[in-house]
Amino acid sequence: MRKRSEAARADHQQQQVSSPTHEQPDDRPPRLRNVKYLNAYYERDKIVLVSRDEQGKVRSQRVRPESSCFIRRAAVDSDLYRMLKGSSLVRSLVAEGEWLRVVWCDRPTCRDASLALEAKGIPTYEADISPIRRYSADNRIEIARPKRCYLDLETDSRVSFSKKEEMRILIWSVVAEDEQTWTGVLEEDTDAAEQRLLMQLLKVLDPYDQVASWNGDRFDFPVLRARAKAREIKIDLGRWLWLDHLELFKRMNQMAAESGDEKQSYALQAIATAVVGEGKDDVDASQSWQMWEAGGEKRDKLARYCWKDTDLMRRIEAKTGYIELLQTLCETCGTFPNSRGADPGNQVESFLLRLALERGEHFKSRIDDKRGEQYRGAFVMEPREKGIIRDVHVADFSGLYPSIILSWNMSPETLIEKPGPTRSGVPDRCCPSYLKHYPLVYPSRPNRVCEAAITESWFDTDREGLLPAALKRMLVLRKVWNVRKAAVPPGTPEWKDADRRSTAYKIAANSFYGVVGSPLSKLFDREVAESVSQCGVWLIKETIKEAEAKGMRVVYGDTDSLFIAGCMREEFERFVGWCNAELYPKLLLSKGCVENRINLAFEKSFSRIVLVCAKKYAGMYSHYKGTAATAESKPEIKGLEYKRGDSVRLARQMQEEVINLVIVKGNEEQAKIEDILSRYRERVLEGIIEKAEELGGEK
DNA sequence: ATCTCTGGCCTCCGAC
DNA sequence: GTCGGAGGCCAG
Repeated sequence: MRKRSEAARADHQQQQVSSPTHEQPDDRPPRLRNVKYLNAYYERDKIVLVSRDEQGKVRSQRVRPESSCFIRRAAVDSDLYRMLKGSSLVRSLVAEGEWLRVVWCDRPTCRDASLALEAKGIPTYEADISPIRRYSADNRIEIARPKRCYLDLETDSRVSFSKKEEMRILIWSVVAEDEQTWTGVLEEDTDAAEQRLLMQLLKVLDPYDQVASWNGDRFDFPVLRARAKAREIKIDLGRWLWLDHLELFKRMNQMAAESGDEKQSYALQAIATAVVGEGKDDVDASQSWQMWEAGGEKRDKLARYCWKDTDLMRRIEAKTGYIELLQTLCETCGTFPNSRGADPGNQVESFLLRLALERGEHFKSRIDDKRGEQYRGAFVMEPREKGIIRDVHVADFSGLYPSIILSWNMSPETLIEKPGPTRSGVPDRCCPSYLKHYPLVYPSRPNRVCEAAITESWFDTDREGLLPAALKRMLVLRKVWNVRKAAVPPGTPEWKDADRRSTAYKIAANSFYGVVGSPLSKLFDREVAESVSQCGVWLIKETIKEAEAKGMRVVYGDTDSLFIAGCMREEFERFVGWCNAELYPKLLLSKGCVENRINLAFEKSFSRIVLVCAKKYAGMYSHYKGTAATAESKPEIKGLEYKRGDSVRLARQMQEEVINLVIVKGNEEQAKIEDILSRYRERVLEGIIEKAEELGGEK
């Protein structure tokens, strides 16, 4: 693929073509060198940018929010230009390369005007970008490392959350990363005492930039906002980066959780038990009011409980490093490390906006609701064989969707509008009846265009797409940190840092596809997303065909994987090698792809496996990536009740026992299996189960 | 304010 | 009793 010329870069230098109707955009201060920003938030009609000076003192800059859109200069005739220039709704017009930046007086106007332009057939770009995102992309804002603390509140247990405006805060606790701790306790049940309590809290929070709370988005943060408002506290809470530690934990832990037991509850105590081995506290938070009211020892106990919960978050972070991982993602993408910055949609949008700007490109505006039909997704094979299958080899495509996006150069702006079929050279949709006897002729793929399988969409291969460029950048960074990781001693802080960064880039790369497929995203493109998934369907089906032609039994497959029986390990290895060396290059060439990033990998073999139905199986490895399994090796269990947090605990335990007997030990004696089953049957029928706890699962 | 996607199994519950 | 829609949770 061709590299973009340096000219495009130079072209991007801004040039003022007309003096703005009202004033120079003088509140764009010259960008401060080497300043990294902690946060940006709206305050009335300004954006406040937060940073710290060399002494660590917080400084705030105020800039005017810009609501702008871009139009291709080629699409602007002199009438339109005069109209824009004369409009009192337009604050300024700036030529940037082949683009015209139209700065509107406010956001609603920007939206309405862009809709009106679109209605006139003039496409607008980035009309929907928020002023903070606009500013931080235009000025290439760098993300600072915030000073972090953890916060937990205890509130009046007699009041429900829906009445949080009337929910008195009884105790707060703050823990910093260096284990420094503060706790505030309400002195008496009066508004004045609560106001003092909140003022103390804000004073303690003052040196910190990021506040993490377990379930903070749903509880602590709204409560704090509501009570600060009720007590008429004037301090702007927008200054802090509010981060819901629970939501972040869920997002990052989704992949890691082992069994259903671990997913039962995301209550702080449960997670703490699993992650840092902390036992349950005997305080009942639903009695917080009574404990506070009792005063003395009981009140102290509640305060201790509050502090302990706060400190658990610090310890969970010390163990998992998820907030640090978020920091890396945010620094790369240009989002702030609060709850919003943890959303992949925001990360990808922010990253691509900056990349596009560098390349002198812009996204299409998304001002109307484009939701509609679901698009087609992956191929899932019904398991072909029942019972225990021996010696099953598994291959999977490494990073299938990213590799497809790269190989087909898929991106919303490389998508080419495909002409419809013709009859005798006339487009079929306006074909007169006397030509109807001519056969339908479908357009053939031109040069420098590749065609997606199944959707048959066309993509320009001549200029590198934004999405592939972004992916490449992430993958290069990932490689850099993997090399670094391999060069330092395992387990050291340097190693952990490299590992975290490498993981962050992988997470970012994998989220691109999902974001393009999300109707809520500004980068949504159904045709691109469907082309990605359908190329995956095509590749796996072609591979299955070839394997079967070579006499192998394909017993199962899901999205990017193939489970194959009836061949020796070496034979399968040769097959995988052949697919990579010959099959995929041939297939991709036939579609006009310029690059081939498709790679099948021999991942593992199962000595025994049971496929229950699609997405449910249990198997025992004989090797994983060439490393032989040992006596300690655990089985791989997918989708079964054992893995589900909503199943009955007794069923999970029984399933575990049967899997250990049949799959792990390889003991298929009917009598032994029946032993287990009848034992559980007895327990249920004889009514030995007394505690609901033994069942679990039901919420 | 909130938001990555689709495919699939399973339970629950109401309509017939 | 059977069917289908809704919703939960999981695979990838």
